[in-house]
Amino acid sequence: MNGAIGMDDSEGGPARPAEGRIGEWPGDVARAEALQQRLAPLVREEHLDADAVSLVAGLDVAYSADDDVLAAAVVVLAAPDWRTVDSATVVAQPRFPYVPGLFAFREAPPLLEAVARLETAPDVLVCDGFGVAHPRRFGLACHVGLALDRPVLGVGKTPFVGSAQPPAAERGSWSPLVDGGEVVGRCLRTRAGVKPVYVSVGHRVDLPSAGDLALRLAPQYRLPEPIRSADRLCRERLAAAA
DNA sequence: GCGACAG
DNA sequence: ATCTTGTCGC
Repeated sequence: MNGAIGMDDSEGGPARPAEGRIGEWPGDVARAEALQQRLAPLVREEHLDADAVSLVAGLDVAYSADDDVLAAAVVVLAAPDWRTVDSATVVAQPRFPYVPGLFAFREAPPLLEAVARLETAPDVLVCDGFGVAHPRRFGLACHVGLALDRPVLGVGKTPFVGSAQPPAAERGSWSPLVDGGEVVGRCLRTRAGVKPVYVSVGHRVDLPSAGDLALRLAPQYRLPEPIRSADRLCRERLAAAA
């Protein structure tokens, strides 16, 4: 691995300008991090009535064992029973290796392409990963949120940054996820006695709204239904591609 | 300096 | 993320 990690067209040709469009690889790690720092202040937190939401999209990506192929999936579910009403998938090659903190540069491009193929516009999108619970306060859910200018939240299975007290055992209890003295997310128990999930703001939603919606989206299982559906679909799509 | 580190 | 079966419990 070298400075221009994983870049195919960085050998030989003239250096590409680092224009910084969301969804494009900025050229190297330093530029990618600088882009996140520059975009982080653009994240907006707005109240969203979780009970009024009717169309929610879940986003996820699956990889082949050798990391040569990926399948991105978006599934749109409708309230109140979260039935699938639309979906789209994209099969592609990973353009960048997994680097903690730069996860979005790997997953956002194929996910955004899949979203573009939907016929149904969701009210909110849920990413498998984090939003502002990120070293530079700009995780995958923020990348997707700013790119689409839509409400987006992130739900992760393990904490990335910060720490939280274990929430009480009953479903619905939560504790703040704190990093560097800042509340960057919510540690939320979606199932009694089961390991909690970590919810954070992506864009155009505030943390209480994101927490409420995440809980409403997970009436039965630990993970929100949109993420479960997207996870299932991208695995199926990957298997079909291979 | 060392370890940890979303998926 | 992915490699992987059965098993215990509600």
